Amino acid sequence: MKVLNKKTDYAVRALLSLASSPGRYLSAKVIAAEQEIPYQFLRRLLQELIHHGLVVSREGASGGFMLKRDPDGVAVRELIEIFQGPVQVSECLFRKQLCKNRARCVLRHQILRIERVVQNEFEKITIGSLLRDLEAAGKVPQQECIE
Amino acid sequence: MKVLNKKTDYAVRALLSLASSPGRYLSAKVIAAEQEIPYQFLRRLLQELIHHGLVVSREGASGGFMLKRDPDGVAVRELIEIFQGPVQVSECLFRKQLCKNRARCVLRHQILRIERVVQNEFEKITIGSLLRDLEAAGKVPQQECIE
DNA sequence: TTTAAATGATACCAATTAAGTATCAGTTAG
DNA sequence: CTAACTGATACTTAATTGGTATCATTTAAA
Ligand code: FES
Ligand code: FES
Repeated sequence: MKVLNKKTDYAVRALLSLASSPGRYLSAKVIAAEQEIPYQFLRRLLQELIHHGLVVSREGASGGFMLKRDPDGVAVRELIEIFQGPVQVSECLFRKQLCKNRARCVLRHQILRIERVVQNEFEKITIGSLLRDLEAAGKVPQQECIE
Repeated sequence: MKVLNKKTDYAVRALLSLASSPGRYLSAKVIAAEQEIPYQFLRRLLQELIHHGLVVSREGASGGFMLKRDPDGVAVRELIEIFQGPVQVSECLFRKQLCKNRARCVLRHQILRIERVVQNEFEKITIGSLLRDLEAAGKVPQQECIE
């Protein structure tokens, strides 16, 4: 069970780049290099972020992208919703109807609880909080992999 | 973000069928009808459950499948692991190496925590517990959809 | 005013995974 | 003997994921 896909992963990292250069426009090229994200893939992704009101852009030479909102207001949960759809357990064919299939329904009941737990956890992680973690970690150069 | 895929979903329901007929062999045909699961798909799935020691079978006429273990000992988490692989966040290219990409690593750190939370929740839900929920719910016939 | 460096918007492609189907061989109760 | 099963495996189809390419438009700066 994979939780985050590449798009969400890349989006988090791109937003971390933007958040660490507040008030400046970073080009897709620069972000791609900084975070090792495939250029064209990143550009599409940034467009989606614009459409969802998370970043703004400036066209033309020396243009680029800038974080629109407060980094602490951008939760990973929102990014998951944008790039992977709403956190749901398994689509239920009987929504809004009578339960033909009570067994599945019972499972759903349990699982809606877990959905809320997961959403809650991802709500707590924001670009702002990650950036702070990053800065704290930065004090120890060349750190080992945590796992 | 979809948590459970069809296979896991079907497996849970098939096991609920088996658990509610303890000591008897149910044929794939019967289970498929009872739970509205595609017959051949179900059969493959049952084989996997046999290989993982959750179910035993009897061949030949009036053969079928029977739950091998205590329903309370079969957690949904185990089913997720069987049919969707271990709960993981996003495969990390830098495992067991030095962190070239500290940003992603910081996210991983947070997310490994969430993994544990999720696993814990799914560990608590077992075929046995679901069956009891089901029986409790059964007292109210034709109940409405919970969501 | 020309040009190079950007974004905006799409269309396309390849690989992988998920979901479902089909077939044939072997087993067993009746 | 035979009908009803499981065991094993191969196949097909659809959807998703990850990535690439292209062309038009905008803009700062030489
Ligand atoms: S059957 Fe799906 S929620 Fe009731
Ligand atoms: S970069 Fe993945 S754990 Fe360190």
